[in-house]
Amino acid sequence: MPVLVVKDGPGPGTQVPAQLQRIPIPLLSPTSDCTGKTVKGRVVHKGPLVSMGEDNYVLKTVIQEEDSQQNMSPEHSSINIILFGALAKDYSESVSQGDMLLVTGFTVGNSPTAQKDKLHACNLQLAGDDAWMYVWPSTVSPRASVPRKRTSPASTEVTKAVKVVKYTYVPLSDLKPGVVVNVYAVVTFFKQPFRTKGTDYCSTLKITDQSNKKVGCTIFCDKLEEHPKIFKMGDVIRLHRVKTQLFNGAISLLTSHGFSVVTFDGMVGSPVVPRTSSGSFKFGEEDCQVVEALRTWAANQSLVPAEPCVPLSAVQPKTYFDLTCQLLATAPVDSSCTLLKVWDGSKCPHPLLDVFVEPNTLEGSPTLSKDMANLTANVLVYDNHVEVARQFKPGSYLRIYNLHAVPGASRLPSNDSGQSDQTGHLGFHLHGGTSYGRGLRVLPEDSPDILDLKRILETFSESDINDSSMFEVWSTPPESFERTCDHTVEQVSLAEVKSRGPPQVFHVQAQLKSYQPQRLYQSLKLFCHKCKTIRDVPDDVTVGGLFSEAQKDIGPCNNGYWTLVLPLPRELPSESPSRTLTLLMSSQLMGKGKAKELIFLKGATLEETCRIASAYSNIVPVTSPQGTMTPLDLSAPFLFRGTKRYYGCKQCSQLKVGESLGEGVEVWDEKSVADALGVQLLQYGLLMKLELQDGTGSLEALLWRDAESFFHVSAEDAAADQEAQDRVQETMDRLCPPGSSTAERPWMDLCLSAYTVEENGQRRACYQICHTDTRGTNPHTHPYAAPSDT
DNA sequence: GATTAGGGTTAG
Repeated sequence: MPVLVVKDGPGPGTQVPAQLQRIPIPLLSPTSDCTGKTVKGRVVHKGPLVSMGEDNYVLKTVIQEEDSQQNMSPEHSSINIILFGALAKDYSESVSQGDMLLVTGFTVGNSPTAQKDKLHACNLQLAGDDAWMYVWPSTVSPRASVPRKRTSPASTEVTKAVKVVKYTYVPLSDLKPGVVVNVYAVVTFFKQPFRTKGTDYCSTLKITDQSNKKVGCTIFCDKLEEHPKIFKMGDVIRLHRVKTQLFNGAISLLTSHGFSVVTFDGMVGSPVVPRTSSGSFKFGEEDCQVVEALRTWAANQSLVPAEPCVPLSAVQPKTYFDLTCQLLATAPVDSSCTLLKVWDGSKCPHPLLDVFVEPNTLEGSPTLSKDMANLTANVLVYDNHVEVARQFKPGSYLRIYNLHAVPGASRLPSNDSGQSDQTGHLGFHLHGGTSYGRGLRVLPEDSPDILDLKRILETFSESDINDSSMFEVWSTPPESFERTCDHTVEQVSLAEVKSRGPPQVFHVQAQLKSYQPQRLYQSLKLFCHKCKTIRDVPDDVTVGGLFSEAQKDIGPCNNGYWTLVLPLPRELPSESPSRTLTLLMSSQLMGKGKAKELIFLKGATLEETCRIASAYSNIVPVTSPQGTMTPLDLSAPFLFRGTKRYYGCKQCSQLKVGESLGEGVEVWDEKSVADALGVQLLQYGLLMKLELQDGTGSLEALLWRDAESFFHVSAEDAAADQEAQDRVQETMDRLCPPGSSTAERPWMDLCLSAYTVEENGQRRACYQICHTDTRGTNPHTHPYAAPSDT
């Protein structure tokens, strides 16, 4: 008998073993050693006895320490106690609110309700033969205890008016065929609702409970919102009015008349929030206890197989996994396929397949920037899942179940001509069917997993630097910058650099403390040598829009060029009827047999332009607003060469496309094409701000003019090629490993050019890293001692 | 008012 009622005596002493040592409640923590310890307090709340099957009970109670010496607020001296098994039943029968209680043989856990009830962050759990409790009955009529539900109206009315429907829940092991029951269980397998051949949607589940019996469950319901909202294995489910049935020799559960369902997150400690669409379901304190008991039980059962949820950064090719992500954009592909562009804020180590779609068929805005950072996953959703996926709105949060990571599948069904080579790039397929729970659903924004995801995604907008202001502040350094340092200059500390001031070139040894932008694709810039302005590389949506705009010009083009007009077959019924694609070639080049070296293209989409550019050396997209051929708005690339795109300066270009083209040009490359068209070519560059440190201080330095040699990457390659971008990332990861401490970062030999910038009449010193090669970063100990980590 | 499905990879 684990509950000992101490009939007389004012406090513990005679019957409580003397060797037991009491712990004040405020001092309890999950790491407390509870062996031989006791906790004492007055019962301020006693919950109902909840039956979980034969001899299986749970009861929650709260005790408050009255003589707490810790002088703490009352919430820290009140603690939840969860009683299990026979102890719960004994307690229910022999203890009342107001009694004094002393417990021993407990374990301390985190209280899942601490947020809600504002009580102690821990709870005490009592179960099994080791748990004992001593009770001193209250002298002030404890049996006429305070009504449990404080919000109840006058008690006489309650007993008359309210028919309390008491639900009893049957353990799964006790199910008999042919009856209607209520059950509480943990979900071990589930399929999102799918259309049946009949009139309903069907959810297929497998559930289990403390009886360890696994039971299949089939839910038919014509309304999707009335299906169980199950997000992951381990979720807790409450089913009311389900029918038992014998199928293949085993009991299974089936919806019956008046069926209802509520689900809960299965994680121990997460808030017990019922997920339901029903406005009138019953849910009380007892349900909380049952949910918490199931969670605690399931946590020790390894019911859920290896974590199926995998971030993009951990995806292995050829595997199936569940993805939790945000939807960026959708695009219908054909009647049995829809494209979802998604991200989860993590970078996939494998190059991701880029699926090109017409910007005008795309809903939402995937930026090329994100694609460039290898953050955007393209998910092709097939067959039965299309109906669900087409209702998703960009911005919503999704979980995609049993997604297939497929390397090298680089073509859309309708897209059979040569795209840029993406062999080995990872594409994601949600195949048709529902095997292995294949499917997808929107997750509510307040679910725990989505809150985590949001925190990750938010870091992507927080620290975006304003590039133009950064560059204006730093400006282009004056001639002092041209002085070189071959590391023969005397090495100085950062403090000395600051005190000596510009103009000067310094040789320093330093570590990287931080850098901006964190998203390296944002460091990619376009620079005009003539007007010295710098601009961002536009994303595909912007560029695609300019192409769509130019397509509206369907007028003729009379300029003496050799012209080939190709009518395009209609791929979609909605497409405007007579779209044509016009190839124009210089008659002059024709005469020299070099016509194919420079092709002007009118009426093409961005995607078509890219495809054609992969087959011809120089493609110039054009339009002819007044019948005269001219390049597109210079926000768009004026030239496509293979996978590379070249831009012109809007300010400094003076466009000319005459009949005589490129007199004397031998080789057509971006420079000669720009010259021939009167375009002032923009140069790709990498712009970053590095915060350096040594033992003497820290200093911000710009990396711009010599960024390419710093990274051993051409910015132009980085704009077109994921591998080149990866090399930049690898360098930064080497200099500043994610999560690393100062001591772990290598020392760099750097040259700093110090110069003066005037800003609002104020002169200030600025620094730029020059002539520095990061391949030889120096791991040795530095003469200026280890800098502090602050 | 009965029926649907009854877990166990597409093959794009």
